[in-house]
Parts: sequence; structure tokens; C-alpha cells
Amino acid sequence: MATVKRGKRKAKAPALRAAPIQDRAVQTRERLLDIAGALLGEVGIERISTNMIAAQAGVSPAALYRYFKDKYAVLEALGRRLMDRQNAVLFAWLEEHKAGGLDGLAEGTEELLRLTAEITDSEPGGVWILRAMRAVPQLGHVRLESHNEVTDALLEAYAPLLPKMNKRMLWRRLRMTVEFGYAVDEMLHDDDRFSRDEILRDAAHLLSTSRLEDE
Amino acid sequence: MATVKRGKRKAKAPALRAAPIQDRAVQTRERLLDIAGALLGEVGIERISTNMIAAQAGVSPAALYRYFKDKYAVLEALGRRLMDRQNAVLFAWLEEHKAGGLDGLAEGTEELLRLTAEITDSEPGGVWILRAMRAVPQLGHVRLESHNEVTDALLEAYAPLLPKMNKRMLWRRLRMTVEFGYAVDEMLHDDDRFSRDEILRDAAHLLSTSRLEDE
DNA sequence: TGTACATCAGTGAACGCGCGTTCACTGATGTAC
DNA sequence: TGTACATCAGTGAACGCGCGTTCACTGATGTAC
Repeated sequence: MATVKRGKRKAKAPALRAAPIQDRAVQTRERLLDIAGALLGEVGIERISTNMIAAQAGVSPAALYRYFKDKYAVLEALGRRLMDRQNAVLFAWLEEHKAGGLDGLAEGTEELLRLTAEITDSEPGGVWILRAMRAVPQLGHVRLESHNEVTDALLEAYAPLLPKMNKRMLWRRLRMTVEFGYAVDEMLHDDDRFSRDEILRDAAHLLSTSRLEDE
Repeated sequence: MATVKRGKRKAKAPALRAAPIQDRAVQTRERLLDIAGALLGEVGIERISTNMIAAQAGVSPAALYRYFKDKYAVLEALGRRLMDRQNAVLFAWLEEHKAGGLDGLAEGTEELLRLTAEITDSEPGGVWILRAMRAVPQLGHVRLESHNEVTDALLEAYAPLLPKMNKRMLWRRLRMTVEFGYAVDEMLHDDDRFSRDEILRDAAHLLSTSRLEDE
């Protein structure tokens, strides 16, 4: 028995999910998420199933469970991926505009809304992911955490520009503005009577003429 | 065979749903909707089932199908009932405040938001009904139709007060404000860091300082 | 008022189906020597 | 570079379960005479 032992133990690894190591694993995971997003828009949150996702992605149902603990973990990862991408855009935008003062930020509002909408468009099932985050109790925290993080970043930029204003109130109003921004993102996707440009312009107008400060 | 025939035909009525006639039927229908709303909040849109609704309501699964064509018809009726009640409040509010001009309407904003929230609270599963209307493709039209109807009514009140403004643009901006209003209603139900009063006051402030007119 | 009967409201049990998940397994890939 | 072997990625088939819906039926209610 001259077989060489190199691993610490030869216990049968429990085949549970872990951070993917090989390249094809990363690709399979992303593919599962893309398909899940697309199905969210096609069949809806109450019809989507793990078997359906796996079949569309061309893998066995069991493969899905190497990457996700259960069905909700798939949806949660989907939501997180979209929100992370949207937040990255917002952080970059903030970095670029915060030097411009309140006016600069107001002028950039339309651009920010447009960039965010483009991220939503680029993700399969984009807007349906946002809606699922709202409607499924188990997923709500993803949305909340993301929105709060964004609001924190906004506060950092706005607070020095409104030094006399109560921070707690400013945070609250920024939080609400974030919520309005997402409402606009959703509106863009189910109104066909108006062009995207019209909606974006109105949204930027309403958001930037509403006053953060004062009583 | 001297039996008297009074009905036009004696064909076995197909036992399909129709407008309820007896009082207990009306009550059963309402009870099914109440239970459905409550379950929407408790188990979520992706776990709720017709069997579950019937069991909780204390009737057999088959009884549910006397009142609703299928599962979506239950949810649709639920959404319609809530939105009708909210719209009734809005119409009454509008009637009362439209004489006050733009200032009167602006001052009444907080009250409208509060009244709407109270309706949402009073309906079992209130906020989850609103969210389901968003997230389920088959139900989206209920929300859209309701919001459009509300916007039409608002336009009627605001247009005379802003005679120089392009009607199409005004409608669009009012439509967006309605959307913001519903976003506030939803916010009230998942933020526990701030009191309802704080949120309502901020919302009224943001909505009424944003300018409907001008470019 | 009594009653025969039409209609309405609700039952009990079952149907076929697809769900979410797990099992023991195989094939693909990486790596120490 | 070859190779033995550990580890990783993915399979095929099945599981128990609850789903949405329908069936033939019974009991409750309303009403014409």
C-alpha cells in the first residue's frame, strides 16, 4: 500500500455549496441567475421553480443546489446582484457630482435616473427582480439594506451642503427620495403612453424641485 | 304528472359563479377575501394557495370556486377591493379640498396620505396586497387602471388651477406623484426607525414642495 | 299558512401534476511528485 | 512531462407533498300557489 496521502482527511466531502473555484462553476452560477431573472419576468414570482430554472439553464436540478441553499437563496442572490450593480453606478455618480454642490447634484439627477434604468434594463428580468424584492417577505431585507446603504452615502454628500439641517431629518428625506427614485425605475417599465425621456425628465424635475431642507 | 313547471328550463344549473344572492353568500365571499389578504402577509405571495384560503375560511376548496374563477381571480378581487376603498377616500378628499386652490391642496396632502394609510391598515394584509399587485404580472393591470383613474380625477382638479400648463405634462407629473404617494404608503409599513408621523410629515413636505409646473 | 319544488350555497373526496429537495453516483479538472 | 489521486462540478432518478381544480352530490333557502 504505497499510495501517497496528501489531503488531511479522505472523508467524503459533503458536496455542499462553497465559493466556486473553477471557471465553469462561476459561469454556471451566473447562468442560473440570468435564467432565474428572465423567468421571473416570463412566468412570474408565483410560478417560477427551481426545476424550471435548472432545466432552462441546461443543468440538472441537483446542480442548482451546489450553488444555492434553497429557492430563496437564488432569488436573494439575484436581488443582491442587481442592487450591487445599481449601487456601484450611484456611488460613481456621487463621486463625480458632489463637488458641484446642491445645484450640481440637482442637475445630475436625470442622468443618475437614466444610468440606473440602464442597469435595470441590462439585467434579465430586471424590473421583476425589484418587484419580487418588494413582494416576497423573505426578500424584503435585501432591498431595505441596499436602500439604507445608498441613503448613508447620500447623507455624506448632502450633509456638508446643508450644515444647519437636522441630520436625522435629512437622512429620512433622502431615504424617501431613494424610494421615489426606485418607483421611477419601475414606472419606466410599465407605461407605454409616454416616452422614457418624458418620464425621466419629469422625474428629475419633481425630485430636484422638492426641497430637502426647511419645515 | 300534475307537477307544476315554473322555471323556464330544468337543466342542471352548471353551479358556476354568479353574483351572490343570499346574504350568507356575500359574507362567505368577503370572508374568503379577508383570509386571503391576511395569508398574503403571513405566508407570502409564493406560498399562498386556494386550499389554504378555503381551510382558513372554514369552507371546502370547492366552495371557493363558486365565487372565483381561479386563484388569480381571488387576488384580483382582493386588489380591486382595496384600491376602490382607497380611491373613495381620495375622491372625497379632492371634493373637499379642490376649492382651496393649489395652497389648499398642498396643505391637505398630509391628511390624504394619512387617510390612505388608514385604509391600508384596516384591510387584512393591506400593504402585501399592494405589493402583490406590483409583483405578479397577471395583476399589474389592476394597479395601473386604478392609478390612472385617480390621476384623471386629480387632473380635473389641478388643470383649472394651472391653466397655462400643458395638460399632457401635467397628467404625467400627477401620475408620478400618485406613484410616489403609494411608495410612501408602502414605506410606512417597513420602517421602524421612524414614527409614522415623521414619515408622513416628510412625505407631505417633499410632495408639496416639488413643483408641478414649469420646466 | 302550508307545501312542493326550483334554486342557491356548500361538501367530501379525489385527480394528475409539478413542486422543492436529496441521494448515491460519475466525469472533469487541478496538482504534488 | 507523466501520472496518481484529491477535489470539484454535475447527473439521473426519485421522494413525499401540497398544489389548483373538478366531480357528483347534499343541505339550506326562497317562493308560487
